[in-house]
Amino acid sequence: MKISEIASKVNVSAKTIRYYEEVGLLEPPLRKDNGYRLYHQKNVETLIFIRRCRELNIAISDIKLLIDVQQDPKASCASVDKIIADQLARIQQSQRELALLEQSLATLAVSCKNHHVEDCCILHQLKSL
Amino acid sequence: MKISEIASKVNVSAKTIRYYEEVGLLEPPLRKDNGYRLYHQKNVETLIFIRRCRELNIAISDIKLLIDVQQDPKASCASVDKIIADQLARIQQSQRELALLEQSLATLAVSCKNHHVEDCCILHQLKSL
DNA sequence: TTTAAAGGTTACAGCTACTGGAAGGTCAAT
DNA sequence: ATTGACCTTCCAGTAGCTGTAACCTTTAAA
Repeated sequence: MKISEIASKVNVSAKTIRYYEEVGLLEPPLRKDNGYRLYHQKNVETLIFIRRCRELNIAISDIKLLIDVQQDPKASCASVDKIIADQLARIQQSQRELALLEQSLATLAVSCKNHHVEDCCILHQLKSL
Repeated sequence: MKISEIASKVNVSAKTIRYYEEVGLLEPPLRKDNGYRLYHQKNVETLIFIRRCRELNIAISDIKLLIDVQQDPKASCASVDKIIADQLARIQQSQRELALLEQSLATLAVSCKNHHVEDCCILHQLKSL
């Protein structure tokens, strides 16, 4: 199938698919005589795998590792466990940071009932906090 | 004062200060005969303001607006209110997204008790979910 | 048969907010 | 005179795409 066909199948833009190939996430596919990329069912599965990982915000470099480790079915899956655990930890860290941010912004946001820059409580706080 | 002096005063790298100047967030300062940037107390205050905004994750384009609006003390501070409210909304949206992400990752992370790639529950779920 | 639309190709630039590094000028102390 | 710390500019890199340009191929309509 051609690139736009697989693109609509896995719900990713053709541009993105070419990008995944460029960064080594996707094997360079065969080409037709005219130079067009030619994809197969296996590529669909890989792309769906990649998209699921990306939806979990897993970095492309980690997705590469997840794909590589699958080359050897007998290999330990410890690295897989670690990638997911680390990703979870990162997300939780981001959550903590966002919670702090939200607190600060929420406090700031309710503080201004004035209408002019010169006595705007928000600006005042941003300057003197 | 020279760039590294103001940099350590406001706890920002000299590199970042030059960057803020380049993107129009900071007025180009006077130069000494040797070409060195020469900063004043006013610049310290502006930089602290900028850093506080950045700590709230406010985009540089929005910080520009916040700085510009302060040119006219009689101007309405509605745009200030809006920038902060929008920022708060963005943060809250990110929080909702991260909460979903965390759920998915947490489920995934506890699911694997096996040790080989061929029957790794995590990989299995990532492929078939 | 010409032509126009739709899709393919590559290559380069842009997004955000910095950061790193190279190459070279300046300054203060030894 | 030289060393080391600091300053300057400019270019490239980060993550994960996305937009655009210039060009080629295929397919369908006029």
